[in-house]
Amino acid sequence: MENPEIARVFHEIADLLEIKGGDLFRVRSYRNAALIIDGLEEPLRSLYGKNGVEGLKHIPGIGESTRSKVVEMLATGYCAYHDELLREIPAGMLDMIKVASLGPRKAAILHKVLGVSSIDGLERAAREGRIRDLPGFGEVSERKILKGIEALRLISGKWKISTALRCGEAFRDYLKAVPGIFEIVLSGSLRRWKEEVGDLDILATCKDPEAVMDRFLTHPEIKDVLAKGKTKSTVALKSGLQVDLRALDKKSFGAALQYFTGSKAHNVAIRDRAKRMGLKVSEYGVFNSATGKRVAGSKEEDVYKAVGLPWIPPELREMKGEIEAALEGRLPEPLLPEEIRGDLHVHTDESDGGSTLDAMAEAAISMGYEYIAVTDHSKAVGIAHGLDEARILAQMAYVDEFNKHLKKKGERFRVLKGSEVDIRGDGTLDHSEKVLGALDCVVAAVHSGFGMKKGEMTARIIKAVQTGLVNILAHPTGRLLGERGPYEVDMEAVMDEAKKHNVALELNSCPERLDLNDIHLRLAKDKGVKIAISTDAHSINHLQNIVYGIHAARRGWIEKKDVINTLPLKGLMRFLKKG
DNA sequence: GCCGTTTTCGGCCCGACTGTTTTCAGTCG
Repeated sequence: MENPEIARVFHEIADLLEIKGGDLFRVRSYRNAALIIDGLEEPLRSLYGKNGVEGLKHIPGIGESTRSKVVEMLATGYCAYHDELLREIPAGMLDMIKVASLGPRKAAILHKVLGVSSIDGLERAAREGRIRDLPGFGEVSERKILKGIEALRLISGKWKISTALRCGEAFRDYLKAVPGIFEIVLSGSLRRWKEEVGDLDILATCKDPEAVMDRFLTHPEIKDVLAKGKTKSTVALKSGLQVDLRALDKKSFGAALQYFTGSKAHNVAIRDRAKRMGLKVSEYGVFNSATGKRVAGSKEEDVYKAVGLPWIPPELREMKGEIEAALEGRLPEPLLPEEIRGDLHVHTDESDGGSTLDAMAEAAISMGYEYIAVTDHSKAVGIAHGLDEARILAQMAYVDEFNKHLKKKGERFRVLKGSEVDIRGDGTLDHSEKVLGALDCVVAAVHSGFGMKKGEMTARIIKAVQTGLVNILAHPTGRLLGERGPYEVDMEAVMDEAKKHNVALELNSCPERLDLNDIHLRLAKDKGVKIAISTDAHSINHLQNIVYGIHAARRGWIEKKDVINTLPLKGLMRFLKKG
């Protein structure tokens, strides 16, 4: 078992204990352990492999009991305690508590009194009107359960950040019309630039919060109003996306923004820390616990300052060591858009792009870039009209001409001759050594055989890296969010080899990919492997996707110095030099 | 179950909204 499965088992233990009605602090411990493990950079297996149990001892939130279960799962692939709980509580109840309005207590009552133990059973009971007479339930809760089941079946639960951002911006524009509006901010996981978000959190400050609420609730895309109050409402859109709006007074803006940005685990830690300092943090401000006097609240910076911390960038607020780093003054310097000097992975209409090379270059120039690498597909990717040797040689000649032309115009910008060369099934590259050697920037990537076994895939990629002909390994895990998981590969081994052969790993900025993810980025940084933040643009509009890459990089604690396309052309060319 | 610049025992973030209740428990973020 690996980190995600182990985390899932702890999550389920927490849910099962909660349904069973156990100590809620114990429940929280398991849930916390799951969150921590989910966000761990290094596989538990390798931590355990290197130092045995000792290697697991420094992990915060993992104590004696959970540690022994981790060891058990690594060794045997299962957890006896988890199994034991599943014998007491039907697995279907884990699904039942995912239904909105239904939590562990009510699910337990339904199970105990009606013997319901699955979503289907729950639906039948609700339709037959058997729920309304139960203690704590009524007709309304019965209807809500049916609605909740419907919603659960409808939505996938996760939205790409680009989709959520578009929707959020539309809501922001819509709410701007309210008179006396002060601020409208998209917060929650969107402000943390999480690759996928579960819902949309909007924070508004206004003279008259109720006026904001009124306008919000009449948005034409709303399908259901799930909750509505003076300061807080929740709606479900026709698209299935859920939107929360919180409207508050101006003086609470900073505290509310901090609170509403999350993550939950980060907030709990901040509040816990505040409590120990004799302070109370809520969305209304920071208060002295003894006197009730307000200490901070209008600015987010002041909230952090009040608890003895520097401001922490939203992308880092995932409870992955950011508070310790803040205390020790070693938070990463946030990467800035203007620090990106070029794009090292773009396509043209020679392969499967929609824009010409000239258009791509013009667009890059207008973005203030100093260079782009044109990296069309190689012939193995037939569906993308990949280039054979004759065509890439012709393109290279064209780029030379194009650059000459730019120089004549006094333009400092330069197009680099490149290729997104396919890594074939056997690990060989899809262009000749001669061609690859003559290119400025060789981007290598896997485009087929995603189902390969881990050992085979790792060997395949490492073989390509070892050729000495590759500069950048593109979309290193091959995932497509919501569509295709990452292929099996030993990323640590790939990184070690990349470091040895001066190969950078790509952070693909396409919102469907965002590959590498934050965990791998931190691992790469720790290993000293360089990162190329690229868009894989297939048309001029896609060049703007770099913004997703920049924020994803911040989530991975990546700084300017870790990124090769922050280098000026000269420095970049030195890095790209092969052999 | 975890954890310690009040503590190795006794705490554990904080508040809004809802439905079913006559004062609050459950759910949610």
